[in-house]
Amino acid sequence: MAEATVQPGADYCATYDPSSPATRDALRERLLDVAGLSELFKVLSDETRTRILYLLSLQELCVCDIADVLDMSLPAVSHHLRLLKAHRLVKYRREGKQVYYSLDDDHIVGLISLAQAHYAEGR
Amino acid sequence: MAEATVQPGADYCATYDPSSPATRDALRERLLDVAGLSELFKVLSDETRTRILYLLSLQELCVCDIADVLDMSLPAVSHHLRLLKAHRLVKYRREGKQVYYSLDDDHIVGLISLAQAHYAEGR
DNA sequence: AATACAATTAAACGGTTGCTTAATTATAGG
DNA sequence: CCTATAATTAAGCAACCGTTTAATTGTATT
Repeated sequence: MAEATVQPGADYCATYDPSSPATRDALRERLLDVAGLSELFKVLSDETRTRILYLLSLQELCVCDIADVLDMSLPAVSHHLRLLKAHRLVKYRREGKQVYYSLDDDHIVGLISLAQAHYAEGR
Repeated sequence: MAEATVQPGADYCATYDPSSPATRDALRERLLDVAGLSELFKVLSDETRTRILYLLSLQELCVCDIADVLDMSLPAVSHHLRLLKAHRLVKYRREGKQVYYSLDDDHIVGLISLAQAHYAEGR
C-alpha cells in the first residue's frame, strides 16, 4: 500500500492516511452515501431516454407522437417508458386510444440542466 | 398519429399539436439541446465509478488505495480511471511509484448531490 | 544492472442492454 | 360483432460493458 501522503507532524493537513485501516474503514463508511445512486444515472445513460424525458419536460405527449418525433418504433419507445415508469420518473393518463405521458419528477430537469452546464464549459 | 390534444379555438393552451409536421420539427430541433448529454450520465451509471468519484471528492487518492478501499483489482480500477480521465472528470499527478488522482470538475459533486436529493424524497 | 512495486494495457470471457419482429391487450368506430 | 388503431408484452439477437488474467511500462531501491 501507499505510504502516508502527509509528512509526520503535518497534522494541519486535512487528508487522512488511506493506508491506515482506520481511514480505510472510514472511507468505506462514507461510500454508503452514494449507494444505489448509479441506478438513477443508469436510467439517464441512454440517449433515447434523455430525449424522451426532455421532450416530456416541454409538453405532454402520447407514445405514438414520441415515436414519431424520435423516428423510432413504437415497441422501442414503450420499452423505455416502462423503465421510466418503474423509476417513477414519468406518469401517464389514458385518453381514448392514446396514452399520454408527462414528467412525474422535476429533479430530472435539474439533473439535465446541470449536465448541460458541464458541457457548456467548453468541454 | 394522434389527434390534436387542443380543441379548435383553444389557442390559449400552451401545448402544441404534435401531429402537425411543424410541431414535430420544432420538437426535433429542441432535442439538439440534450444531444450527447447521456454520455456524461453513462459515466456515472456504473456504481464503481460513482464510488470512485465520491471518494475523490473527499480526498486525493492513489490507485492502489482506491482498489483497497473498494476491494477491487488494480486493473479494474485503472480501467475506470482511464474512462474518467478521458471525460476530463479526474486529474492525476505522479509521485514516485504512485499516481494520485483527484477530481478535475466540481460539477460532478453537484450531480451526485442532486441525485441524492432525488432519493431523499422518499422514493 | 537487477529486483520489486505501482500502474497501465491487451485479450478474452460472461452478463447486460436495447432494438426488432411477432403476438396480445385495450379502446374506438363502422 | 368485426375491423382498425394505440399500446404493451414477449422472445430472440446483436452490440456493448465490466471484470479477470496475463503481459508490459515506469519508477525507485539495492
